[in-house]
Amino acid sequence: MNYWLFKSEPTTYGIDHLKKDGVTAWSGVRNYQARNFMRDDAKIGDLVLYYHSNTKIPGIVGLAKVISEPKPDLTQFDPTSDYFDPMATKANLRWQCVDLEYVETFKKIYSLEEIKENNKLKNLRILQKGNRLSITPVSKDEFCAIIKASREASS
DNA sequence: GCCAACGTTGGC
DNA sequence: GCCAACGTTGGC
Repeated sequence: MNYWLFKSEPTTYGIDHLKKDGVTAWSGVRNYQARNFMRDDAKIGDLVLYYHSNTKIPGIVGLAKVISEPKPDLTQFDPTSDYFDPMATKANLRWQCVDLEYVETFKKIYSLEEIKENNKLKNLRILQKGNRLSITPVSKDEFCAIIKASREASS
C-alpha cells in the first residue's frame, strides 16, 4: 500500500468538488513524472492526501482513496477540453489517470506553514526546493504524522 | 503581481 | 543532442 499527496487548486477542483461528486477521474495531469506515478505505482486502496495549492492558505485539507486501475484520461481526446492533446490517439495513449473517491475533509486545514514546522515532515517532497510535481509519493511515517497532527489540530 | 524553478518546444 | 526561449507552477 502506498500513500500520496495530490495537489489541486481549490478554484479548479477542490475537496468540496470531490465531496459532491463522490468519485472523480483525476484527469488533466500533463506532467510525465506525475502521470508515471498514477500509471505505474498507484494501487487500488492507496490513500491520498488532498492538498490545496495556489490559494491563500495552502495545505492539506482532507483524504481521498485510489479506487481504480490506471485508465485513459479522456480529456486528451476532447478538442473542447483545456487538456486536449492533439498528439494522443487511442492506440498511442499519452495520458492515464486513476479514479479517486472522497474519504473525508479535515476539520481544520493542515497548512503548509504547519507542515514546515513539523520535524517529521522535513523530507516531504513538496517541501524540497523547486518541487512543483502535482502528484508525489509520501512515506507511511509521513502519512501517519500528518494524520496525527491534523487530528490533534482539530480536537 | 512578482519571481524562482522547472518542463517543454523547436531550431540548429 | 544542445540550448535558448517560452510557458507554467505556486508560494509569497
